[in-house]
Amino acid sequence: MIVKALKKGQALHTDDGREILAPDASKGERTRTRILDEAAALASENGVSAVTLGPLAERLGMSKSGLFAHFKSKEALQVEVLARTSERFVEAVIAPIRQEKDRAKRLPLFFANWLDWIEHPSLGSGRGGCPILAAYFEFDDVPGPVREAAANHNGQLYAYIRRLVHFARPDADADAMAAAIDGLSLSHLLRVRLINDRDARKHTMSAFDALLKNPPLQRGA
Amino acid sequence: MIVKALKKGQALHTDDGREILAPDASKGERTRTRILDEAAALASENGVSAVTLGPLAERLGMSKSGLFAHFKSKEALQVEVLARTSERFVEAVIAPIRQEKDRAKRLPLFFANWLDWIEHPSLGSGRGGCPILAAYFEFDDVPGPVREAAANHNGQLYAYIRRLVHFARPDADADAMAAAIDGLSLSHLLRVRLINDRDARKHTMSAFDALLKNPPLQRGA
DNA sequence: GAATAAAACGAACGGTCGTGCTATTCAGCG
DNA sequence: CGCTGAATAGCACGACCGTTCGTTTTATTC
Repeated sequence: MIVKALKKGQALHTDDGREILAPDASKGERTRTRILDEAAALASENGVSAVTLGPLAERLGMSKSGLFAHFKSKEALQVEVLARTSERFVEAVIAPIRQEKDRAKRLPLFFANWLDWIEHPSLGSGRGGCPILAAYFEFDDVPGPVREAAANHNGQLYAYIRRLVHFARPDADADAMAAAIDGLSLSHLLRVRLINDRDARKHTMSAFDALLKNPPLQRGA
Repeated sequence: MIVKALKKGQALHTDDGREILAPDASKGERTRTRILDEAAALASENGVSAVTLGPLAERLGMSKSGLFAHFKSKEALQVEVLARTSERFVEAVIAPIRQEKDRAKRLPLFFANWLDWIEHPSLGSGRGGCPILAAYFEFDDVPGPVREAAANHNGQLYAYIRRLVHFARPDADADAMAAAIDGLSLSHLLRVRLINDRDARKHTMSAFDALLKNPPLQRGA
């Protein structure tokens, strides 16, 4: 959950940290949001490192310098793109499953939503692939704030998955299970976006079902 | 492989066009190989798209243009880096397991070698992460020859994994199983390189063992 | 309305990128 | 040795990068 500093009391926040623009937000805040949305779309199509000032400014119909003035640096922009995408991920994938009161049933719901998110990026990750997953591999060896943001997001996601596993299968090795589930989503993304496998979802779900039925157990087998 | 007769100092070519270095290759061929090795190391550290002429030339102690003359374009260079890394992958991960005559036992050997390759990139993928895996996510939405090369490699790897699965567990859904195994390696890479989890291997192996013991079955459970 | 602050612009910078050209050096041959 | 072609260097180009700065336009407030 990312808590942002309030500026002049313009932006409102929900209890889980998401930002909602006040109807009378200042012009700066409004265009800032527009920039972030377009930047997220760009990141989705060509990766986070493709979020560059020039093309982004052209898409927005504004000048490079006018755009740049909203952020202290390009890296800060990229970090905020990740944060915004993360908010949308929570909104599209995690929030809906809270309606299921039986916590044991939440893991499959979460996974299905995640696959939807990966397959249909219009849910919030843009026209291309999920920028966060892309950022993991783009920045895993590139030190800097973007890498830290990506690592932090990944760590939080793991913790969340482990919690879901604990409710679904308390007897399972939650760490191993989280690794397998995270891996399935990564592999799913590649089969959908890279090799264009029409049966990707069938195979992914088959593996997931088997995993849930016979998970890795605690204390080694 | 059909080996043509050759003039001394010239490169050998297989019938599919790939290049094999003769022991007394010409100077051009030798530096070309040196370039590819250094480029692979660079790709490993910062991603395939970070294979740029300037820094690469400096590492090699030669001029940008002298380097460039060996390839028709930067993209051609990047494709060849992928091809070379792929050769090393076969050499380090796939070739050794052929010594195991019981084909049913080859899958676990393959997977262990793969994890070694990911964890210990000095095996051939450079100082950083495996360039091929990185390229998957870097280029999954960027059309061009690099993307095609990556997709092709991924497809071949999947076919190979499916074959290993067939020998190890003929009753398993090979497609689902391959997806799970590929995913485990991707997730492993992230935990090792991004979030620096010291117990990554333990969790990955725990999931793999469970998967092998209770794989997704054909025709849906 | 005027006054003031915020936002956006345009031009320019130093830098790096990929890629051509031409000249030079060098390896391998008779 | 000298010859010849391959290998490499030097240089320049246009494009794009992130960033800065001074100016101008637009919002907001009185």
